[in-house]
Amino acid sequence: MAYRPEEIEPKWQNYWEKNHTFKTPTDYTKPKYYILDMFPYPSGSGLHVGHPEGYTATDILARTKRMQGFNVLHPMGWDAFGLPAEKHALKTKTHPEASNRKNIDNFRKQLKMLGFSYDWEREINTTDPSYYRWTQWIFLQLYKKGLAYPSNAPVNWCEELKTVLANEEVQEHVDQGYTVIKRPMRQWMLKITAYAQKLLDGLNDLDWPIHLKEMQRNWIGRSEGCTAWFELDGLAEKLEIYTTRPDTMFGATFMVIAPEHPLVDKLTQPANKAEVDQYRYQAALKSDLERTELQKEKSGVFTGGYAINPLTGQKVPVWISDYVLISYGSGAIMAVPANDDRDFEFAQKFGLQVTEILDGGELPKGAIVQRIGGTIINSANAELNLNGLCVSEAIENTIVWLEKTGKGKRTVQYKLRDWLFSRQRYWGEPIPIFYSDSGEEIAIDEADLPLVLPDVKSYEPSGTGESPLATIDSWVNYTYKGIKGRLETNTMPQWAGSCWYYLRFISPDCDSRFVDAEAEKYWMNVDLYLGGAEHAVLHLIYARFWHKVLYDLGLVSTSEPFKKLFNQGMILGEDGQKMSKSLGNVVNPDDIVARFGADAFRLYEMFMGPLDRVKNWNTDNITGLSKFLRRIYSLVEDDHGKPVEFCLEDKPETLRVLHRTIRDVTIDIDRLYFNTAIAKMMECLNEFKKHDTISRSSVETLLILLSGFAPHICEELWQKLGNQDSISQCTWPVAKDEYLVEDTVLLVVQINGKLRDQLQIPKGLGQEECLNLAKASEKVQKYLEGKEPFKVILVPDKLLNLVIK
RNA sequence: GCCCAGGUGGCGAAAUCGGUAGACGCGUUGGACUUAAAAUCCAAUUCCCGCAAGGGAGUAACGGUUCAAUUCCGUUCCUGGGUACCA
Repeated sequence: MAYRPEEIEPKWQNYWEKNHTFKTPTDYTKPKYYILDMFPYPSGSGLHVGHPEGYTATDILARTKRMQGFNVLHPMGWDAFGLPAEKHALKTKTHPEASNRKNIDNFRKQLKMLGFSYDWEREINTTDPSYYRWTQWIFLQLYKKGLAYPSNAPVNWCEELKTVLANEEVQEHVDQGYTVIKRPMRQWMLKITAYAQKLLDGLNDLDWPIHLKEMQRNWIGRSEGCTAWFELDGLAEKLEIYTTRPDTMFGATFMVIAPEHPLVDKLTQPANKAEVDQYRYQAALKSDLERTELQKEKSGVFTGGYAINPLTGQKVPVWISDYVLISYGSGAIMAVPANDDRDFEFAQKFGLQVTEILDGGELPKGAIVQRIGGTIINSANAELNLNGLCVSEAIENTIVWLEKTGKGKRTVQYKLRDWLFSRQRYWGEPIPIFYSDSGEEIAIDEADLPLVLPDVKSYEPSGTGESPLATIDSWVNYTYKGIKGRLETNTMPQWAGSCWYYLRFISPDCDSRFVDAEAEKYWMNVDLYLGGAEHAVLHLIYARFWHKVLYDLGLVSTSEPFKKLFNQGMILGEDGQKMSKSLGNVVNPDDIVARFGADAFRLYEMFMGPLDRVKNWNTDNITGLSKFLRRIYSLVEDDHGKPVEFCLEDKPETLRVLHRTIRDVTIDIDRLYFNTAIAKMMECLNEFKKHDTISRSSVETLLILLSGFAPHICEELWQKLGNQDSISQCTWPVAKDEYLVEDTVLLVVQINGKLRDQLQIPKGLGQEECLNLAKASEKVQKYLEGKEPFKVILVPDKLLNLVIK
């Protein structure tokens, strides 16, 4: 019988399921290896070929690590709350849970079809009340620690979706064509800013791609500088500003505050009121996008008010402009037009004073908007003289003076903002908060969780900016512990469930705690976390935040959740474009598996190129991997189904190749270089095929190496060879040194760096001997032209370079 | 703009403590098997000159260091990703 993937693949998938082959044993004596895929959102369109790329990589590693004696945790689950299911529910009037179940069944079926060795008994679903009970529980821990709080600050409101969005989500939605505006609403916030420094510091010890750490650092955006308080002409209040460049304060010739700044009304003089109001009104209408990206020209109006520059004593005008953001620092700046590009533009446009304070500094360009280098000029008063100092000295002296005089203090700022944690949606975890009729905010007791999401007739947003839950009187109007009141109608964002799912996998059935403490100590942290780079600043920073809170509460044993992180590169369509329905270039794994089998599909995805690189799909290239598998099959059984005869002993060269393959494949799998691992197994097979017969043990060894990549065919052949147990129970082979050492080596002979001859020579020869052998070569003689080399370079056992004039 | 990653045959790619560039695979060409096709097997396949032996060029471009550069340094160009008034 020829190789028939369509028969053997379902056969072995059933075998693994029936025998619980990949159930994770509860054995805390073995070394552990926790290998995690980013769990998917089960969309209606099912898997595309990008999903299995990462899943295949982790599966190879999981299967290999098991054979190497590790206790492997390799689970899968569903991040199933979220907008698409709700939108679908709106359109079809079906409960999101129903479409969800259907999608999950489809995903699970597809994943099983690909033969992944997940421990399916640990499958979790974030929408399951027994799961989100603990999501709510963790929320309450944050709440009790003061890390979850309601706020009325302006939020990002998406009109089409009728919900608010986190800062981190805005760009993505704007890119998709949604309109996002600022609107004040009562919202739940999580105080991630309290963890800004810890999140920044924690990055140092993580084995993550550098660019990804860099993205998180930029997102957190730490800057060092100082806060200063400017007195206001005729007002008791002071204007607080933040600057990283106090050295330039002598050049602060005007102030700019955000249109939303609380002091605008007090500063505005009657004569300026109309203009200010008009400007503020227009600024409120602008989306964030319009206020930032579309800025070509500065805009602003004068309030009529003045501040006093603490260093010069000068009265400087206070303007409002939307280039100053209310959400960063104190929403107010001192403008130093001589040093700051943005301030300079503003001063030019409105004819404001510019005082030079920096001599010889580099002019601002591009993203660098401020001048650096040079020495300070025109900056002295009776108490402080910065003239002649360099920037860093002047910064230091100014801060010291500000602190001494009580006019300012050293400050660290972060770009990171608190996390907007509520959504006006139905399909999310209810926030477990109750409001009594007397206006008291009461957290639901932990013992009363989960606060279950009710069934609802309509999934339409309420229209009042509240979630559909607000329309269900029987649910909202609630009596809790004898107190009448209302439940919170907002739900959590989709990110909530994925903030801690890696912990739930450790003990998915534990109902006394979110994770079993002993098991957590054993399994954490995640040894390898693999997924797409699109989660660099959202999921990965949220999850780290929750984990650090849990750690500080003594609830988990590690300060970081994911020790090593790896991003697989995207798989593009055959046309080099991102796969999308509209482009018609989507490749469906079901079709590929039907044509070539899951093993060939898995091999192809790994053979395409390095795991982290962006790659183009090319269906034609799969034939090479199909052929490889057929050749592997023919090591055990010929085309007519006749068992192959084995020899007792292999040729020495065959054994050398085999053991080199064992060594290299082991290293490559560990480095996640799956493409070269496959190439080396192909070379090994090519060597086997040179001979009429090969030994059974060599074939078995190659099958074990391959079994992580192409598990079905390897199981089948393993069985055909008469083995009883699953090949996954085997012990990983070890390369024997005796087959790795060579007694002769190929010496490359170069003349003036050009390859002229290659000599097979005994290993370990010195320069003298090599030179004599080289000189004996006709080819070398021809190029030496009788000359004596004036320089000889020998790389032992490798290369000899003769330099002649 | 800025930051990060990358640029190697017709194609996917391999080789980077500097040491034979193109492993492995696809495709193509020729051959074997076959009534024929598929499948399979064998051989060739970076480009240029040459019947061949052989020679020359070649890792985005230019320059530098070195006995030797895909690898190190500098400048430029291109592609992908991130980011964008954060004071």
